[in-house]
Parts: sequence; structure tokens; C-alpha cells
Amino acid sequence: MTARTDALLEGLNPPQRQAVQCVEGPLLIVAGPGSGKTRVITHRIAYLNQQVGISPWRIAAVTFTNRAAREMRGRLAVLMGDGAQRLTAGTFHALCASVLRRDGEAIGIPRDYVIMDDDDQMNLIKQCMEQLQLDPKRFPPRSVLSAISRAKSQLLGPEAVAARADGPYDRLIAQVFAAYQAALGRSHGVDFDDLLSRTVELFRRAPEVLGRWQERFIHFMVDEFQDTNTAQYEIARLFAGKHRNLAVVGDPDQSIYSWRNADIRNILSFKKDYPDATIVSLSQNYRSTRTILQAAQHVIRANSQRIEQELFTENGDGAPIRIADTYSEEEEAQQVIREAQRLISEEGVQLRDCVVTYRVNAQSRALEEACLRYGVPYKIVGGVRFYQRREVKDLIAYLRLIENPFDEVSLTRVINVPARGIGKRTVDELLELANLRGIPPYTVLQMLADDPEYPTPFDARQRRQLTGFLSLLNGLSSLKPEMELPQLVDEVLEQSGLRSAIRDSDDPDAEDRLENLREMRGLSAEFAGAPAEESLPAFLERVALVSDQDSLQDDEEQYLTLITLHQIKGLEYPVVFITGMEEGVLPHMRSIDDPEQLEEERRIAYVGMTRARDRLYLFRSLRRRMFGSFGASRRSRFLKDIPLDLIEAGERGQRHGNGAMGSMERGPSLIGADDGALPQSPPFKAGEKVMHPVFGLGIVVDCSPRPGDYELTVAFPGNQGVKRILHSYGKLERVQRS
DNA sequence: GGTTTAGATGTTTTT
DNA sequence: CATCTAAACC
Repeated sequence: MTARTDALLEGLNPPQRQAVQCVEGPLLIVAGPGSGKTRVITHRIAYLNQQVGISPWRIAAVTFTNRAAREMRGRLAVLMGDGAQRLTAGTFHALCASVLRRDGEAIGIPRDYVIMDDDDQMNLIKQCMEQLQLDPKRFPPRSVLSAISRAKSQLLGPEAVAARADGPYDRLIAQVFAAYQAALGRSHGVDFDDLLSRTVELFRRAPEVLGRWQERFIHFMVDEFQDTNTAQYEIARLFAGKHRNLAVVGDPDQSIYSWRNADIRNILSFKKDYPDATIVSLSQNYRSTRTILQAAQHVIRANSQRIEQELFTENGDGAPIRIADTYSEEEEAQQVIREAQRLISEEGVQLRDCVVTYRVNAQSRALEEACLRYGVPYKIVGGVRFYQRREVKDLIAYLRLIENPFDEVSLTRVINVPARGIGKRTVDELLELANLRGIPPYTVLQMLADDPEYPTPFDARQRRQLTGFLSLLNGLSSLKPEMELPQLVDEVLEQSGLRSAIRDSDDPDAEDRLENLREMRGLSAEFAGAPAEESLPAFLERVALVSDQDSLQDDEEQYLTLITLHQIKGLEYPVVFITGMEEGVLPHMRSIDDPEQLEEERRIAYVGMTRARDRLYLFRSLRRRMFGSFGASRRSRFLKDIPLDLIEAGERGQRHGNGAMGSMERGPSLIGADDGALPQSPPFKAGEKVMHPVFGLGIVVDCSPRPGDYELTVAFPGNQGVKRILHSYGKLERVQRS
């Protein structure tokens, strides 16, 4: 064994070594959280390169997000230098996009195809349903879309859906499905599911293409295997069909994407399809304290559909888990921030070591406000994504039209943006005409312009506007070969009037929106150096597939990360705050009465808990602003599964408490807090002035007893109104009468 | 055809 | 409660 190899294997435990050194045949790695799975993958790639002499170019590593791929490349660069750049690393979607770009013509996918996002999908579905005269009230387009999407990820076409139809609803779905696929075809569009299913189709129908790709990748690896769907499983199987070196890594307990048709059974299928597979189980956790790991284990063990995997750690016990009840969402956010600040000032923690994670994006709002109030720098991961913003989508639509004028979705999106006198009626008539003649709307426009006698329902004014739009489009397209992408973007913004329309509008966000457009232009600058003709498709693909625009970089910057529990998968932080540990939030209301979905919610909680290295905080708010209703929420059932001895002493009593609430913070950091002792006599009288850390000065209106506590009704000035606050909450401070 | 307003409506997670 | 939609107005 060479010295380099020794270095590679050093510090790995026996199962990790086995996984790294297993260089032939199928391999299934069942890896618990924090078991060094990423390390095993990167070391395995380096090992294949250094020990077996396989070029990274002949290895594919499929990850779940582009961010994970980038991180993998970074780690590999440390292990093996620049060679790592040649590794094919990315998502299934990105890999398939490049396969289709290269070879898709074999099954009739045009070279200028554009990738449709979920918004585009929804628009097309609605349009199809309108044509089929289906009432969107009776058949919500969302559920129609999700049925179609499910069929696609199971590799079923419209015919297959029709054939298996069980009842009129299924037949209807099949009908919309067929119309939708036809519309996609007309638009030269490919949606996210198509990227996968059409790649399978390509491989099945064009054996010579399949053969080439099978030859190319000697090794094929899939991370987060528990979150693959049927189509992805099939793609992996096809890619690895020749060399049979398929390595998959997954943890059934961390499967949280079944709603995207991920299928945990793929792990079982793998064992069946590859009976000769080496199976390695990584069960030592290097990440978390023993306390955190045990708590997480207790939570996940309550799932019934599960293969028990005993995890262990040699790490120390660490700090107990802290569970905090707060009264409102604002209090919750405030306490998270204050505790983070306390850790920073007293425990030597850095801000970037902390993360706040939650079930739904909407929860980030209160946290964001608290950050602003306390001057804590923060970054929200995901949320309203950059590429989803209106002005950005408009610009992309123009660019897509330049690349592919047949794109109906983009055409209808921007034909009247900015307003240029082409109203809904005109657009409807245009679409109907196109439909009638069986030609794309763009071609109709073209004929309209070429032949003044072309019979249409349009009057002279409409005609003028339509042909005006057409010449704008054609003018921009003609610039494509002679310009670089950033210049082309400028031309689009100028000639279309997008920029001036925003500048001249009285929209208060106008400046933000212009900034977004500038950012897009900046992004396009990465693709400079070649005529737009060549760089535009790459740019559009990037924009469609890479969502983590604001990437989590390992820079020196100090900020607090706010992120959903779904997106935090695969990451780790010394300090983790999970907010919204309530029935209805986690587990989410929509999952609560379905046992299977409930198990997934539990896995989501498990994923969140196991992100923590040293400290784990679980927050719960009694009341939460959720679509109007303010009902008191109950503590998440998942909290009950954490053994008492792992929880900070102060919080234990509340576990099965009688509704009394206490404050998590009892230290000096809490303004006006006493030690939380329950009041024996009314603490305040009506008419007294009090100070609240958030709402400011207020007047007590009422003070009435509650079991073990007092509820205060306090009026605050301005539009803050009257609040009810529990006294044990300790936030109110008496103001001396002057 | 465009703009403003009131009203309804529908609420998870993302490549 | 915030965002989208439809209808009334310009």
C-alpha cells in the first residue's frame, strides 16, 4: 500500500474503510447521521483515483443538491488537487439535462429545449384544463399537477395512466396529462420530471447512446439514496448497467421527500436487484453529543415502519437539551436571538455556529424581524427564491424566447410585459388561433406579419401591437450571434422596456427590483467570453436547475442562518435551534391524520435534531399566527419522546405540566425576570403601568388568576393594541409611579 | 385595454 | 393575513 493510501485510510473506522476500499461491484452504505458519510464518499473517490487509477472523469457522483456537489468538489480538491474538477458531480436533474442536451435529439427533443419550472407547469396545466373545459373548482389544478408528476416519476405516460385508470377521475387525469405533454412538446419544453423520465426513455430507445454513457462512467455513486424516486433509481441502474459499480448511500430514517415521490423502498429494491451487493452500515456518530444522539434516537424509534439501526458515539454527554415554551411567535424569536447572543458573549460560541431551523418558510418572518430588531446579521436560505421574483422571471422569459420562440409559457408571460396594449382577450384569441391551426403562437405572429391579408379576428390596432412585439423579439434574437450574454441582457432590458417600466413605476420596491435585474446581469457575466448564441442555453439551464443562489459559503462572515428543516439536511452546526415544536407545525397539520405522513414528520424532526453538534434547543410557542386562527397549540408529540434525564432540569416539570408556562431564560440576560417562582398573590393591579421588552410601556387592564399563574391583560399604545400575557412569563416589569 | 379596488381564497416541504 | 382574482371603473 502506498503512503498516500495510508494517509487516506488513516482515521477511518473499520466499516468506513470497508466502504472506501470496496472498489468493485454494487455497494449499499446505510449511514446514520453524522457517521462521516460524506467523508467516506470523497475518500472513496480519491482512493479509486490513487489506488485503482481511475480518472475522476470516469466517475459520477450524484448528490441531492447542487450545494452538496459543490461541497464535495471542494473537499476532493483538498484530497486530490485539481483533478477533482473533472469529476461529474451534481444532481440527477443536472446530469440528465446534459445528457438530453447532447443526445436528446435521438428521441425528438429539440436542441433549443427549455426547462420549465413548477410555475410554468402550473400555467400549462391550467391552460390545458381550460381547453378541456374542466372546472378548476372541482378539479384543483394543484392536485391534477401532482397526480401527473407522480405518474411521471413512476415512469408512466398518459397512455399508461389511462390504461390503469380506476374511475373517471383517473381517466380525466390521463386526458389532462396527454394535453399537457402535447403543450410541452409544442413549446419545446421539458419539465423537471421530464428531465428524468425522458432520459430513461432515451436510454431505452437508443441503445447506442446508453452504451456510450455506460462506458463513460466506470463508477456511479448516489448520495441521499433514500430520497430517490423510481425514475432516478432506474437512471442509476441504467448508467451502471455495464460496469455494475453502483454505490448508494442512504439513511431510511432521513427520508423526508416522499411528497416528491421519493420512495424508501428503493433501498429494498437495491438489495433485490443487486443480491451480490456489499452492505456496509456506518453507525458510529462523530457529530453530536451523546445526549443529542440519544434524544434523537428516542424520537425516531417511535416510528413503526423502520429498520432499527443502533447508533452509538464516543463523544461526551455534553449539555442537556433545552426545551422552551414561549407565549407567542415573537417571544419565541426573541428568545432564540437572546440565547444565541448569550452563547456568544458567555460561552465563546460564534454567530455562524448557530442555526435556526423550522418546518415552514413562513416561520422565518418572526425570526427575521427579531434579527433586525436586535441587529443580528442573518441569512435566510431559500424562502422566496431569487429566480421566482417577478421581474427576474420576466427577464428569463425574454431570454427563453430568444433561445426558443416556441415557448408558449414565456410568450404569454411577457407578450404584454411591460404593458404594450395586448390584453387578455387578444392573447386568448392568439392562442385559440394557434390551437385551431395546430401551429405555435409564434408562427401565427410570423404569418400575421408576413401576410397582411392573413385572416384573423384582430383589428388593425391589435395587429400592429402584435407585429410590434414580434419584431422586438426577432430583433433581439438577431443580436444573439454577435453579442455576449451580458450585452444581450442589457439589450433585452432596454428594448423591451422592462427596465424603464420599473424605473418609472411608483412601486415602492422599484429599487429592489432594479437591483435584482442588475444581479441577473451580473450572473450572466459569468457566461461572457463567447457569443450569446452559445452561452445562452447554458445560462438558462443554470438558472432553471441551480436554486441555491445565495449559497452557504464557508466564509469568515458572521451571520445567523435561518433555514427550513428540509434544506438543512446534510448540514451540521454546533448550536441548533428548532422552532415551532407544536402540533400542527411539526408535525404539520396536513400530515397529522395520515400515519405514513406522520412518520415522515417524525423523520423531519429527527433530521433537525441530528444536525446539532453540541447544543440543541427546541422551542414551542403557545400561540402562533396562522391564517387568522389564533387557537392555543399543543406541544409537539415528538417532545414527549425525549427522556426527561436528557432535558435541562428547569424544563422538565413543564413536560406534563398543567398549562403553566415558564421562561427558558432565567439568567441575568432576561430583563426583569425573577426566578420564575409562581405568584401567590396578584402581581399587578389594574391601572398599573408596566414595561414590556417588546411592546414597551403599557397599562394593566386586568389581572386574573389562571391555574398556577396569572393572566394579565395589558393595553399597549399605538396599533399594538391589547395583549394577554402570562405573568410566569416574567417579561413584565413594574414601572415606578412618577 | 388598462387600472384600481374589493372580495374571496387558500394556505408544506423543493430539484 | 397576504396574495391572488374578478369585477367595476377609467
